[in-house]
Amino acid sequence: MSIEEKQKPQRNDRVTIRTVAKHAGVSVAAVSKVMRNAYGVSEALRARVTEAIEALGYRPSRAARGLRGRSFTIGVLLIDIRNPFLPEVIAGVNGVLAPSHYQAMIGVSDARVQLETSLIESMIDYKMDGLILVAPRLPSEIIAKFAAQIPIVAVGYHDAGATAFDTVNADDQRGAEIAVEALLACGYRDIEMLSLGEREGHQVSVVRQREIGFRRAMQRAGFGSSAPITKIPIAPPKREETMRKFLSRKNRPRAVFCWSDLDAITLLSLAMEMGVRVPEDLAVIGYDNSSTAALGLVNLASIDQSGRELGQVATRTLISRIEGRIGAEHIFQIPSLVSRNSLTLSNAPVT
Amino acid sequence: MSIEEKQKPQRNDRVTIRTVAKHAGVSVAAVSKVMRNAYGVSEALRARVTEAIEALGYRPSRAARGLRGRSFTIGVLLIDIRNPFLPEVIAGVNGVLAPSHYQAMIGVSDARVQLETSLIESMIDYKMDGLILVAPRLPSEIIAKFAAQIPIVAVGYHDAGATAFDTVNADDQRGAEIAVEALLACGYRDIEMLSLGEREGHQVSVVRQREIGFRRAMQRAGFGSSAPITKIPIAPPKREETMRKFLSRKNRPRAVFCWSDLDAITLLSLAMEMGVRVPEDLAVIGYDNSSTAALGLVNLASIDQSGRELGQVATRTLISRIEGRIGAEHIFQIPSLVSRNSLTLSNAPVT
DNA sequence: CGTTATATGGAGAACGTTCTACATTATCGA
DNA sequence: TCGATAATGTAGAACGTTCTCCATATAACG
Repeated sequence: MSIEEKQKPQRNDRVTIRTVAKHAGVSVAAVSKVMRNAYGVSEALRARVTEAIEALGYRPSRAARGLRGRSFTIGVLLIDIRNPFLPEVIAGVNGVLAPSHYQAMIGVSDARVQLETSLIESMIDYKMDGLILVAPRLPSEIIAKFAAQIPIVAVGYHDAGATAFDTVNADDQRGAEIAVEALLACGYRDIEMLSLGEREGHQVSVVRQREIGFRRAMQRAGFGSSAPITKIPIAPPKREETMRKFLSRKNRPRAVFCWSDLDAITLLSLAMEMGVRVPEDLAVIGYDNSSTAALGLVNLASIDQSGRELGQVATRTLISRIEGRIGAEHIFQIPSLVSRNSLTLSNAPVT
Repeated sequence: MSIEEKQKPQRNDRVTIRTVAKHAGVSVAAVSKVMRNAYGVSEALRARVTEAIEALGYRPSRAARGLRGRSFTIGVLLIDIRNPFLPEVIAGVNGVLAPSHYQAMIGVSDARVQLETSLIESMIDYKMDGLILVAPRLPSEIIAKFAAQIPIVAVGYHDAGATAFDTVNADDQRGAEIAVEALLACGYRDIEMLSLGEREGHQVSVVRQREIGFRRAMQRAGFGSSAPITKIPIAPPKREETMRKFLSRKNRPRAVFCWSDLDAITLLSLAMEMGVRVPEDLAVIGYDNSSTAALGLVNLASIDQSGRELGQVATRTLISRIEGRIGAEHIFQIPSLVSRNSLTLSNAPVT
């Protein structure tokens, strides 16, 4: 009635926690407590608030949440979106997250360290609750520095010595050994590995681990400690060229282990073009067991490391860390062999 | 010296806008202005602030930004991460965004409407500046409802009548026509289309558009208005089964147009297994010109719609809308034919 | 009954920005 | 020299949560 009939403009129609509180006839704090199901809430209160939330269709603002507390979002950083192995990891992450109140937001770094850094920083600035880095390029110390600000799990990053963050990996050394053992079991002796170009990937990358496994298995089989490895550049023009050179080499090996299906499949294609028969002239085994490898047209034997499972495990590990675990965990999974025609025509189970 | 020697705990080492302001000896508002390069900043001030930002390594909190104003983030919603066409779109988006101060955050809906909705809501709740929806499943009215809250550009969603949001598409009708014309030019007359199962995709989806284009081109060529279309279910067990049935049909057509490379490639694989020669017994043309199609091993003719370009255009359109444009834009791109061996062995340029 | 423990709800200060409204100073005609 | 206009900088109120204290009510215990 008095002059202060302000009647706040209220032109903003957004339903906030205050609207809910008013509607339920309780305090803002009470609503917040119910949302986070924190301690000190009676059944009656919870019911009233829940009903109000329902009735108003209230959704908490993630931005505001992030400013003060948790945002219930976890960030996933992908090095590359083209490699068909990575989507599998995402599927695993989403699968675990679906029933929870967490959500995944994905950033793609396109293998550029610059972008990778700024994406991680952004995710921290969003106050995300945790990060899953898939095959990051950053050196361990940098990741550790970030890990001081946000829980981090690295996937496909072999650094079992890390204390600041967790790692989840397929045992890439073992995977390479399994590949070599499969080739040996088929009777091949003259074996070479096709790996990734020098400049790509550091010591902790999966590629280097597979090289180590390859060399160890070869040595164990009595071929000395420096079994031959050919490096394939990643850039398109040089890439095919190097493969063609490999295929037309006089002393081309009888069997080849490729660090990834992506390369193995291109190799298969070039081999066909150049009249090199697989597996009669050259046996090929890849890595990742991608869906393309399974195509009848391709029929590429491969090491399966279940990206989906990796994603699931990484997510669970991250959540446990978010919820308070301290002390780093380093988890390994054992990959398995999927035998197909590129290994041997009989395609009989190996080993 | 007095009792109020509070000396604020200051255990928080985060560099905020306040830290910068203090360091530069200016107000908080001044720093904010420089950050957003708003009106009313002298060169001297800008220099001082910029220097302080540099020196302190200051990064604005995205969470706080989102709470008050713009967050300089745009959300991208992918229906599926497995389809190799979609990563191309992302690449396009990232390419345009890289030099700007915007960043992309990606959500994957796995083709589930439920998840798609909640992901969009999350992005709104994050106060993202705009959304790019790639091949969304949601009906137009729902998208329009969301568009009232945030600028939206839909890619791969044919709704030129939408007034609330923009659309960016390849002309899928025209693409299908081009495919049919290519098959006709090779002399094939008995042509069928392999499309996506009934339940997937609404009228505005790319699939249905391609069906329309297919039928129109066939009609134009004098084959009546109801050229045959076989629907392939999306789920793995039924999917292959239906394709096998198609391949072993008595009245199998001489040529087939597949709505996507993904299906076309599986078809190629099954054909090989079943001894159906391509293109001698069956010519195949796909859609998307995915990298797999280009493999020598696969050699699938395909319609190229440049996902990268789609992503670029969508991003530019979104930004222009964020920056104030009103009134919907509906952009079309013309796809092109990439001829390969699955079309004809001679592989001569068609038309 | 008095005392202490426990459960429940609320007040209100953060969190780190943006942005409106205002204060001050410089510039410019006339 | 005076006013008007433009340019530059600042104070301080949002924004929508979370979360630490507090206040009260109830239960438990001797």
